[in-house]
Amino acid sequence: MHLDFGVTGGASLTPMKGNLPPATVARLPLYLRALIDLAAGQSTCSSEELAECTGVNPAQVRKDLSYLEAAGVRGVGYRVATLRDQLRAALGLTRSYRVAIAGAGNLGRALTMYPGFMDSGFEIVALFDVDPERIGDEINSIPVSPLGALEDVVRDRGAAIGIIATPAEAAQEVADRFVAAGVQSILNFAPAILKVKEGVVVRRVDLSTELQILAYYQGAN
Amino acid sequence: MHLDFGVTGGASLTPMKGNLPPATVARLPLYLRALIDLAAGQSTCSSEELAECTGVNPAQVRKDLSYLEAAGVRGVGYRVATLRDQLRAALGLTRSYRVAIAGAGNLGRALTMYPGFMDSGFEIVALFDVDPERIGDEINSIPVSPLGALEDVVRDRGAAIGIIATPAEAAQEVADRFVAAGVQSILNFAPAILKVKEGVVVRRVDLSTELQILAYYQGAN
DNA sequence: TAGATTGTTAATCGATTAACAATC
DNA sequence: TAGATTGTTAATCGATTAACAATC
Repeated sequence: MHLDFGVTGGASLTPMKGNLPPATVARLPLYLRALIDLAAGQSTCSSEELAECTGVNPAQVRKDLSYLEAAGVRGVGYRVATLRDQLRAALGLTRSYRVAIAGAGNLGRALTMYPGFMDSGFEIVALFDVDPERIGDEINSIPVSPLGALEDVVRDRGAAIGIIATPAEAAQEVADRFVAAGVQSILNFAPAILKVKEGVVVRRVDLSTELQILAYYQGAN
Repeated sequence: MHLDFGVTGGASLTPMKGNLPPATVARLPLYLRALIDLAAGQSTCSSEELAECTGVNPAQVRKDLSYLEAAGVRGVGYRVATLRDQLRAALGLTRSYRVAIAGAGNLGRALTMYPGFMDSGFEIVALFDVDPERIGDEINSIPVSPLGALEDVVRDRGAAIGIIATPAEAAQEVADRFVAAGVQSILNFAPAILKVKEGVVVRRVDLSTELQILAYYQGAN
């Protein structure tokens, strides 16, 4: 929404194929998932089919995919395996990412055990909490470390992504410390707007906000 | 992204002040939260301040708020309490909503206990799972009901909103049954695209996708 | 009155999509 | 060749934002 999209100053290392429009980036994971589902059944698929299973307009699908190295064959469609690999490459999913989670409450623990993360190459390597009762617990064989040790542990385990699942009050401090420890991207579940230095990308997932938006469309009746 | 924004056919009951642009609707909860935080400290606040604490451009703030009944006073700003109430009214948060959750795994349980929901007037009234081991458990004093009883329980407890926290395979069936039971809005955490009849609003929260988007901006390096 | 800040206009920018030529 | 489907253009639509008159 109000992200600084990385690009710090002039000539920065931009992702593979030059910069993709943000709206396109947000759809690539949808296509990727659809292709993984399709992979077993067919070797080729059309923009029409991809549109069908992602809920995106077919012209949109073609436009999005045209930003990648030409992946389609006119009259035939896209090769499922090839396109899948190109999408992975474009998203930077050819390597794995180590992830640290701050907050070992219900949400933090659920995220630690979330199977979808591992499936797409994200490995949870650290979990933090302030509560002495929780420190030392093992969630999914990740021990809960004290928040005081955040910088050391994050650096030690080489986490590149931080997830904030703390109360709102703690979110900014945790973010600052994640960044100080070298984290480059943050996924923030706390209902707070974070200020971070340029070059650090923040995405916010606000669960209450999602329900409030649904409430609006329910029509206040 | 690809939502049917409700409006079924011609003359439907639209929310209060005519239809707001979707992008505006998505920001109203941000302003609301900022105002609630501000409420203790000051009785009035400027678009500049609201911009500051939501990360939105000040002109955007004014434009968004101008869709509401005129809330601001030139030269002074917005009355915090008044604007807060107007935002609540616009979002349909003057009443509470009953919510059913399908899937009592880690995520479903975390959502059931998520404090932010109750705070904004959403009450979890039912929780479902297929696993006989889980059925009968109480999470936050909500008993886990068998998925087979979904329609009956949803109707019985008057849930208007359904949350899907099941595996992707089960998501469409659960959605169909939620809708059959009268649910009008669905928040879908399963990595699946749901097909629902017009008039039912679906929002998707895809946790893996969020990380994949971060991976992209990390620059694949 | 002077200062502040809204509400609104108009320009700009980015995203979406229909249509179709290119081409397998 | 005929049929299919991409890649791309151009039109449209919606969202953002600077600027400023209105006005408290």
